[in-house]
Amino acid sequence: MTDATTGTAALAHEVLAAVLRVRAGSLQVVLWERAMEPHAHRWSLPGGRLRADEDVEASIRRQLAEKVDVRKVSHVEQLAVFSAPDRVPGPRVVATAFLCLVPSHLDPELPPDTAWHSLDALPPTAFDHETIASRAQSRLRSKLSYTNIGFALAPPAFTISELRELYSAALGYRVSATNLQRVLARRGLLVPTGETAKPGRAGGRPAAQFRFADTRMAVTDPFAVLRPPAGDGALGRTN
Amino acid sequence: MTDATTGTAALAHEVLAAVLRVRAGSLQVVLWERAMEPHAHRWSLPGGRLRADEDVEASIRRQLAEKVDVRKVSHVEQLAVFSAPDRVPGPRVVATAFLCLVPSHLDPELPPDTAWHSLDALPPTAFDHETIASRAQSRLRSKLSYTNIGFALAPPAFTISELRELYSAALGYRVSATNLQRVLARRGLLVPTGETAKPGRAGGRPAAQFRFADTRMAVTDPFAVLRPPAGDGALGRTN
DNA sequence: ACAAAAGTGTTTGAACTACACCCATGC
DNA sequence: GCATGGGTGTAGTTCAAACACTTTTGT
Repeated sequence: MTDATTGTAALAHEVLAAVLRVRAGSLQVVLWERAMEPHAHRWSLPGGRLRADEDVEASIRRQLAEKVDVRKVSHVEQLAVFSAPDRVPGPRVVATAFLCLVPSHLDPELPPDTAWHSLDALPPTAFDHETIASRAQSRLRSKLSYTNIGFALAPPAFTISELRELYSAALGYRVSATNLQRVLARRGLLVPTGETAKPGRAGGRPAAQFRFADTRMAVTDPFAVLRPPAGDGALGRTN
Repeated sequence: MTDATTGTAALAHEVLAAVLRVRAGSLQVVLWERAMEPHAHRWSLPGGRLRADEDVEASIRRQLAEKVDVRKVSHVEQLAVFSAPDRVPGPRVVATAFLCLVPSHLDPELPPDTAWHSLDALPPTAFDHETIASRAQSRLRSKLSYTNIGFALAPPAFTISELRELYSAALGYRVSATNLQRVLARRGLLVPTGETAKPGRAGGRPAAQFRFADTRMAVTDPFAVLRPPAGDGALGRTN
């Protein structure tokens, strides 16, 4: 298989998905337990071989369909390529990893060997899948701050308290409902539905419900610094 | 080659580099002119096949060595995978693209078929290489704002004016030297060398020289919003 | 009335932009 | 002197965190 004159090889390519959601106050990822060697009884990210007629994104969507209902996946984005020659035993396989998100109100049926696991307490994982899951977590955390990606974790309508729980779980620290409300409102991401949620058994003011204005990811805080000058300024004299 | 039962194939993998630098007020990329079909006389990004014993980053560094002196490349980072089945004619090739940067004071020798081209005025490009170059440009522009990646464009020592030219060219709009100075100083990225540059023929106060404190990329503006609460606050009550 | 939860008003502070002004050099 | 470019002082704005306080419900 290896061409001795160049050292190049026709190698296999797989796609892997870190499918994340928030449930019970923690960030979870879909893993399946390997029945066979290599790495039997260790847990893997869903995925599989890239086919000849599909690009990597089409592939990950097809592969996911075998584990979870793809219609329940609210966001898919490329993470990175993992290509260490020995990342899996046997013939070489290069992997393209994806970050996928499932809204918290959906609970897609999973095959019997497959389950959600908290990212804080992963079971023994196969190959480099723990690294990939951890990269997915980092990516999500970053994007919560400067994009509208919260829409992909949230149900179609939610109260600010519910949204706060989602953000807190995903970020790993307590988020203030007050400030979360204002940041998202200032950016025009929240639309009131007009409905209100019923108070719990202990009473309390009914919470207003909101939805996200957009359901496609967009950068909402594009320039932290070094913004373009106010008056356009393509060539404006400065300082 | 194709396995009829699964549709999977052992396919080729290439790595491609968008090597960028700033010169003469514009952002440039290294391209080589294809002599042979396919896409003869169109311009390509440097790169080549992934070998069996290297990961994609090792591969891009090796491939680059054939075009530019790798020691002159100050930063290398993965961009994305490009995998459309028809992205190149003939047998399928999946590509991992990289963003690479060369400091402005270096002028590596290039082979005769290879040259720097301004990203604002690219010649006819081969395959999907224009898309890749454009993604590299976007990535660089974003990272200039929230990381110290400027070090990879700048010479070892520079005046604020010189640095301003680099940032302006890379970002595509005029940056204020005053504010650039303060933003970078506030973040602790600039170290005065003690030296000063000589004024030009028209006079003017001699400019102080600086260097970047770090020569590895680091995120300097980690959270735009939704920072963790001040007193750690892993579980602090908020709101 | 009281507790609980939601939501608003307001203060404080940090970070960045803009612009005026001062400094050091060549001619 | 005065033009030229470098550098600092400082006001003004925006944005977000913190926290006090009001609102609306259940018991």
